[in-house]
This record gives sequence, structure tokens and C-alpha cells, in this order.
Amino acid sequence: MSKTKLDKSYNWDKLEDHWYQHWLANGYFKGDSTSNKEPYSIVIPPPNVTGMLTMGHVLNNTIQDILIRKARMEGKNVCWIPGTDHASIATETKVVSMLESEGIDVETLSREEFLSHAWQWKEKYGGIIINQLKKLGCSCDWDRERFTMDEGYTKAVLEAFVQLYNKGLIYKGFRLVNWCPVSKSAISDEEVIHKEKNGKLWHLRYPISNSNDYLIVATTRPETMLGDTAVAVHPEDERYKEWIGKTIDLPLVGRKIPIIADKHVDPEFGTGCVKVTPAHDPNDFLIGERHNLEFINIMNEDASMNSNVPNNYQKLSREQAREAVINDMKKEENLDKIEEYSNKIGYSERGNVPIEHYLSDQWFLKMDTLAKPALDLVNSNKINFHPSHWTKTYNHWMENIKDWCISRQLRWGHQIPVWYLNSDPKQIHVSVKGPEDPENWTQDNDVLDTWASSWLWPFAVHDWPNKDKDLDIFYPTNALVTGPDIIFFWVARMIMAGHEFLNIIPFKDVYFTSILRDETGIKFSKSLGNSPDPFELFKEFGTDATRFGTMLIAPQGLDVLFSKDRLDIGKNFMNKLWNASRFVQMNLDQQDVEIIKLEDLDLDNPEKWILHRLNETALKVNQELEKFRFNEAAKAIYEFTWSDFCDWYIEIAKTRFYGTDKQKAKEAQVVCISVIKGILTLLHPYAPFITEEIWSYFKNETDKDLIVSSWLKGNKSDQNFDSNHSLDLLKQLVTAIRTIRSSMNVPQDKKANVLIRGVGENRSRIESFKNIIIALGKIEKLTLADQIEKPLQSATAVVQKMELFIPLKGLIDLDQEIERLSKRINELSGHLENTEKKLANKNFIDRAPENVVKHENQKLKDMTTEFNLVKANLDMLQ
RNA sequence: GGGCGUUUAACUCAGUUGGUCAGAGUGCCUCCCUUACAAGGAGGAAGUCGGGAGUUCGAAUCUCUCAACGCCCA
Repeated sequence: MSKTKLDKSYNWDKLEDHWYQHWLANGYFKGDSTSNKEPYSIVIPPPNVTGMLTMGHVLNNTIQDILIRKARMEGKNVCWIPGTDHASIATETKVVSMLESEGIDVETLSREEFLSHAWQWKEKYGGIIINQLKKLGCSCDWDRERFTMDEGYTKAVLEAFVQLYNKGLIYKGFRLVNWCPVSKSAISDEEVIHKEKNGKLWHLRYPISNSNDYLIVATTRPETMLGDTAVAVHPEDERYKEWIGKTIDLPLVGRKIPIIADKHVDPEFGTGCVKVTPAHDPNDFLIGERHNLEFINIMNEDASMNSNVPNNYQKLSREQAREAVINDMKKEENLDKIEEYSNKIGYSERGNVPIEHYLSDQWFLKMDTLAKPALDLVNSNKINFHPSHWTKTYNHWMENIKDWCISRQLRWGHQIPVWYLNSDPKQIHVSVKGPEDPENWTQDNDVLDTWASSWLWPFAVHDWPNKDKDLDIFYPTNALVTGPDIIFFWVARMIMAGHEFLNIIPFKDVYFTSILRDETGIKFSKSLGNSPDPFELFKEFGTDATRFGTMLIAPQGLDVLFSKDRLDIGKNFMNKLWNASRFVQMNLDQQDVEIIKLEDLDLDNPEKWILHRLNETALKVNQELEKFRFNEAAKAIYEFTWSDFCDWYIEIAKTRFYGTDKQKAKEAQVVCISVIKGILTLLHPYAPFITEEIWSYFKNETDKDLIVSSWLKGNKSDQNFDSNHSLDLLKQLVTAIRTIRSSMNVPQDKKANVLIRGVGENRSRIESFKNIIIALGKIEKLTLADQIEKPLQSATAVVQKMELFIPLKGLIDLDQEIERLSKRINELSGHLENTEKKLANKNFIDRAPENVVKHENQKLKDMTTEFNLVKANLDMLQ
């Protein structure tokens, strides 16, 4: 034993940093690119470089650390590659507002000046989340930390662009895109969040040229009428047939616009007439193309009205323009009516304002050819999703995939590697290095979508496109752990990238974590401020308790309803483990326990049993972790430690420690040490700090640190069910005695006599643990007999067809006893009735498997015996 | 509108190929500060497994249907 005594309670504050530094100093986290051992690798989902640790990160990264630490203990060549991404829009938004608050006009800055501010920002805030992950205990290989805008990574991103361009998969197009007026950039479909909003449906009168008639169009966006270039009706709509081919005098604008027929118009919606604004609505865009309409862009980049609208609306924001248009239409008596209307509006994920559909020049990536093989990889189980039902969501998206708009009108990011010849901009140059005569070229202003860099993450963290040893050993990775909310953004695209660039899957398993919500089911979010600060939790409960508790309460495939109170279970468990260890350690004979080997001992049933249960627990933990069922594995460790080890075995061990048989005392000590080491081993991936600390008190001189000690696999052929039956009997007897004592209010310090009648073949078994029953049941004298008179005034119970009598002269409460026995009688008769009914059914006898019938027969027999015994005792009372 | 998921004790959840008297933690009730732990120990109460129908000898589990809630996509 390397240290003397455990403190009275576990003080995590002091110990967590100590152990983390110790592990770092010993280089335990490092992957080895020269090793021949089986590799096990994970790439971290890179958090935003300027982000802060949230409970979502805690959940996600604890899971990865569990996988990694287990693999390390299994002796694999482990490498968990950490890093951050540059989060183009989020970071640029923050930098812009920082600069504006300093009074700097961002528009006046050159690209280089702006980027220099951005890098300063990154240097200042970029390390925070990495340090926070270290506090959480993540055993990442920090030497391999990557940032998506590092030089090497940037090369990989540009290389990918060039390869795809050369294959004809990337093209530039003047198209309607999702436009965020806050960041003044295009965004992808996935960055648009649809929200149900209560709005209005305005019915506008559009006068028909040279006539007193008018058509009524219904719209949710009246201000866009300034860009209308047609009115459309369904060709078969009898109400409007006569007007097709005529024109409208567009109010407020004065433009003559045609009335056209298009079968995509829904005659049921509104009035059946729709205004057509091809430059601002995706459906109208298509109508515009089909009918060769004019595309009038009426907005500036910030969604204010531009010079294509009448003077009095120019420069108005879209909200102001709406108000003005409504007022003016009303004045002209062209506002027919207003209806309440609820519809879904697309919001920019980052800007948190409604997006615009905006015509602009953008770069797109063709997706259909990339999607096809990625779809097959998942559906042929080369890549497995856990829980598997996410496959359906994945399939649905992949089967309906649209081209990906990858350009962003931002500066923080990877500038698109395309150059335009100054003298003839139609000539372009596409390469990683750029043209050889850069003075004659101008580079594209846009940067790439951040996801167009992070989709390369599993291999671009290495030296790709160079094929180095790291790539060879640590790619593909073994597992990916991430939230289901980025299944499209990231997971699907990584699969496509892995296949496209390396023709190898990026990972074998994808584990989708729970989404964290508060007690009332509301999703944790920064804007609501309902997410607890992980560091306060670490402080209050300890990091281990936070990790373990979180894993315990997170169900698989469902959201977690998280609350601080639910972490008590983790904290209490750590306390229990600590104290159990402390107790065992207090009772060790320092000198010779270490020398005794478990294998050399001829153990009694309780010792055999606890070792059997440890083995069973190890098997269960392995089996559950294999299936990514982290909560079930945690539960198995919890139950074994608390119920089997602390509640039963340690109590039994006390009879050994304080008994007269020195040999048995030593055996119990050896067994306790062995069990505790087993628990620490299984628990280490969940709770690394406390387990390493306790380990340091119990380890031999030859033992390594726990983090690199051997994992416990469990052994299927090494089970001892006989000891299990034996302990079942022991536990049932003790519990029966305790129940009687409790229901009769027998004081703690009052020892009782117990008689067991009808012991029969159980005699030797009971004899073997008689002293344990006496201790645990607080018994004065235990008598075993086959035939004996029931003592007067005694309480009774039936255990495995034996009758227990506890004489309680003066203490016995007859009503209490009658109630207790009657309750059991009722239970038994209910079950007996069911069983009899089953066995009376000829079909059951004929068709149910033999063992099931046999079991029911046995059940009937046993329950009948118990029923008769309980009944006889009850009858004597009444 | 399409898809996915959930519904088991007061609460949060397990329940694996249909077959033990349906489990755990928290909370609740009773007793106990017993020398590891009151962040603890012992005992107890608490469930027509969302409703209905079907398949089956047998359904919490499989099928259909209805309902409620949540999420994703359009």
C-alpha cells in the first residue's frame, strides 16, 4: 500500500488537477504513430473556437472520454484528436460587434485589417474551451490539437475545393439563395430555422388595365409587391380564365404586369390569384423562369429597399416598407381585407432574423453524386448509427438532397481559391497556390461555409492530402459522438467527404447523444440562459459526480430532463465509494495482505459470491458499452457497488474482520481489495479522478496507474451460480427477520431469538453462514430444526418453504401480524389463481415450451406450500 | 402535409429473441446519529404498463387503430 489513510471525505478540489497533471506529465494521452498495437481513434466534434463549455459539451465529451479511456485500458493505441473550428458567421458577428463597440467602422477596414482583428480575438478567447475540456478530464492527445484555420488544415480545405471543382462538382450560379440580412451573407438551407409565427394575410386589390375590375391577391409579404412582375392564376380556374393574357396596373408602382396561367398555382389558397415576385420568392422564381418574367431585385444587402422601388420607399427597412405599402394601399382603397394567419417563417440561425430569398452570385456544390454512395454506406451497415432510428432521418435528407451553397459573404474563413483575370474576369484560375502572376488576378472575395471545412475533419486533422503514418493508423476513426441536431450539417457530409476524398468511411459507429432540456422540457440554450454552468456543477458536486451522474440520467435515444438535483445521485455515489474504500483500508493488516493471492484461497460462499457478482457486472458493463448504452453500464456499476458490495458483502466482511478466525479475516481483506480494484477499473472511464485517487491507496508496487491498467472484461466461463443461490437464501432469511423486527417495532439493541423449522436440505448451507445471519439479523440465538413446536407469541415468515419463528413475548402486535400475513395470503392467492388457470388450459400444456410448463408447475408447487404454511400460521392467530 | 420518437409508481427512467410474483433511483411513510458513509442504514406503501381492437396457449413487449406530447422535414 503506497499511502497510509484515506481522508474522512473525498476532497475533489485538490485532487482533480493533481491527477490531470500527473497523466499529462506521463504522456498517457498520446497516440503512437509508430505502434503496432490495434489503434482506436476518435476526432472530437470541434467546438467553436471562441465558445464556452456547456452541459451539451459535458455530455458529449464525457461519452468520448469513456470510449477512449476504456480502449486505452484495453491496451489499444489510443488517439483522441481535439480541436476547434473557426465558426465563420458566429465569430465574425462577435468581432464586428466588438469593433463597433470600439467605434471602429468595419466597412472602412480592408480585408487584412479586419482579419488581423479577428485573429487577435481568436488568440484572446480561443483557448478557453480547450482548457475547459481539460477540467472535464478529457484525455485528448493535446499535441495533436487542430484548428480549422491552421495552415495545414487550410491547405486541405482548399485542396478539397480544387479537386471538386476539377471534377465539375462545384459551379458558380446567379440564384435565389437564403440570405441573412444581419451577416449580409448567403446561408445554407440547414442554417435556416423555420418558426411558426402568427402573422397576417393581406388581401390586395390589383386593378386590371383599362377596366374597372380588379383581382385580389393574398400575400403574407405585401412589401414585396414593389417587385411584382406578374399575377398568376391556375389555368383551369373558371373564375379567372377570362383575364389570362390581360395586364394589371401595379398599384403604388405603376408598372404594367401580365396576368399569367401557371398550373402550380393552388386555386384553394387565398383567392386563387397570386402575386409573382420572381426575385424574392423561390416559387415565384420558378414561375418567372417558366414565363420569362422580369426579375426585379428590390432590396439592398441589409434587406432595405433599393433604387428599384419608387422614391418614397427607398432606404426603408422591410418592416417600414411593409407599413408604408399597407398604408398607401389603404389610402388608394386597394386593401381589400386582412386575415389572421399563422405560418412558418424562415429565420437565420445566427442572425436570428427572418431570412430573405435573395438573388446573388454564389458557389454551389453538386450533391447528388456525393450523396449516393454515402447513403449506401449507412444502409449497408458499414457505418452504424446508434440509436439506429436516426438512419431514417438521414435517408430522408440524403434522398431529397439539394445542391449546397458553400460561399459566404464574410471575411473570417477560407477564402475561395478562385482568381479572376483582371483584364478579362470571365477567365478564372482555380488552384490551392494561386496563379503564378498574382498581380494580374483578383481572388474571389467570398469565404467557404464553415461546414465546408469541418466536413473534412476526420482526415484533415492529419496531413491530408499527404498520406502520412498518422492518417494511415488513425483514419478511419472508430466512433463519432455528436448531437442529432447536426446530422445533416456535419455527419452526413463527413461520410460523403470520407468516401469522396479517400474512398474510406470516416468512422464505423456514430453515437447520437441526448438533447439536454431543463426539468420542464425546454431545450437548454444560451439565449434563454436556462443552462447550468458546468463549472459550478464541478465545484458543487465534483467533476466525477457530474460526469457519472449525467451519464446515469441520460437515457438512450431520448432527451435528458436535466436538473442540478438529479446530480445528487452521482455525488452520493462517489461518497459511498470513497467511504467503502476508506473502511476497507482501515481494516487491512498492512503487512501480509498484499502477499496473499486470491487464486490460492479456498473461499467461502459469500466471498465466492461477491467475486461472481463482480465478474457478472464486468460482463454486463462490457456488453452495454459495446452497444453504446452508457446509462445501463453506469447503472450496473452503481448497483453492484452499492447493493451487492456495500449493503451485503461489507456487512458480511465485518463479521470476518471482527471475528476470531484470522484466516477468514485475511481472506475477506483480500477479497475486498480485489472487488474495490474491480469497481475502480470499471468506473474509471466515467469517474477518472476519484478512481485514480483511491487506486493509489490500493495499488501494489507492480501496479501501474489506473488509467493505463488492464480493463476488466469479465469471464463467461468463470461464474459461480451455486454461491449465488446460497447468498439468495442468506439475504432472504436476513430480510425476513428484519421485516418482522421492523413491523413489530423491535428496538435496534434488542436481540431476538430465531427458530427455523423445516430446514431439511438447507441445513448445511445455513450452518455455513449462521454467524452472519446472527450478526445481520441481530439475533441472540438461532435454532435450526426439522420438527419443532411453534413458540408462543411469535411472529412468522416463510422463506423457501421453511418457517421462521421469532418469539416476541410482550412485543408482538397481533393486528400487525394478521395484516402482514393476510397481505401475503392475498398476493399468493392471486398468483396461484393465475397459475392454476394457465395449467388448466390444455392449449398451454400442448403449445408452450416444455421448460415454461415445468416452471409453472414448480411455481404452483412452491406457492402452494408457502400458502399453506402462511395460512396455518394466520389461522392460529385468528 | 410527410417522417421520426415518446406514453410503465407522485417524478425521472429500465424492462434485450413475447414466458420468474413488472424493476431501479428520487420523493413519500415508519424506525435508527449501530465505530466507512445521516451525502447514511433497516423496513414499508405506491403500477387496470396512454385508450381500444387484434395475433397468440401466453402481450408492457408483436400488428392495427385512436389520443396526447415532443422533434425533424416541406
